[in-house]
Amino acid sequence: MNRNDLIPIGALSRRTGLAVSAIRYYEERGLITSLRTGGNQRRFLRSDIRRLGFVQIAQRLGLGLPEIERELAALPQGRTPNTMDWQKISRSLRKEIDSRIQLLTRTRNKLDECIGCGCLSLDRCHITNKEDRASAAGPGPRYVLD
Amino acid sequence: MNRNDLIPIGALSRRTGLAVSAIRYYEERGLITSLRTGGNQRRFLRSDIRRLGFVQIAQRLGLGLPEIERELAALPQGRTPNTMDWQKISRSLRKEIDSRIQLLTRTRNKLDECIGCGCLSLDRCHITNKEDRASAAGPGPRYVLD
DNA sequence: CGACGACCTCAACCTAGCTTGAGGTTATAT
DNA sequence: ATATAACCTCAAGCTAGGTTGAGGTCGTCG
Repeated sequence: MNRNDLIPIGALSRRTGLAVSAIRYYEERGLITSLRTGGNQRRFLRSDIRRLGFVQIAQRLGLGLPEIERELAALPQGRTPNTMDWQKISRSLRKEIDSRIQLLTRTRNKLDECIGCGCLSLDRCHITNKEDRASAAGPGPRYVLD
Repeated sequence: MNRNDLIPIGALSRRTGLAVSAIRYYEERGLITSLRTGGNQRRFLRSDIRRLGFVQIAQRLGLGLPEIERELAALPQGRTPNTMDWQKISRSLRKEIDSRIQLLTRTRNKLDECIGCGCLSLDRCHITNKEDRASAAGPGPRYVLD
């Protein structure tokens, strides 16, 4: 962990594609932490690039920042995460994707029945029942259907 | 279309499960229209129950209100939509679901490669590239992962 | 005909996830 | 030594999709 492992926020921004303001916001929300220079400027670890990579992927899957924070909590504290750590946490994401696909598939099947009857009626049609709610999901408004 | 086909907003609310305020909001946004009594109260057509049913399903699939409005525009104007009309518009939703499943499947495959290499790095890993953006999607914040 | 629930409008507020701007400081290249 | 790019904080603003509340009217049942 020499001096070169510490990067300023602008560099992190370029490496992740995230806006500087977004990174500061994530820090405020506790998704990421930083050290400070004598002059009060943030310095991040290189491994935070990967951490923010994870954040972005998880967001695209529709996880909210609190959920993402919970996932990230599985990473080791005090030590830079290694390949194994990342594999573990990635598998957790994979499960998330799987369950989303399942929900969508179920919704599609139900919709097919409804196309058959042409109904779409809330009384008779089961498609609008609660169990399907999670097939929606998504991050902030600005990400809807890019 | 006799007098009984016109229902007040509270009844529509009960039939759809939507809040009265939400229905008024949808009307304001142009997703639905109403007639008025002499005393300025809204009266809706019974077929609006189905229309709002469609809105709810589409929302759960992550469509935003503008997109939903565009879909609804495919319904006949001036005439109460019949079974065929609803079948047609439902099939459009089905396509939407299909493409979402495809995107998720692609994302999962890529993630699998990344689990293999343990990377999650934005530089080397293709998982964060633009084409995957739409796998996110979702309605307002309050619907994230119910 | 009076009570009372259902309805009306309009403005303000809410959450998530940020961005923007003002006003000021730090780090670095020359 | 200085220019200037990058950084800092804090408050306010934005979008989506609504909800909440105040203050007032309608419609219908007994």
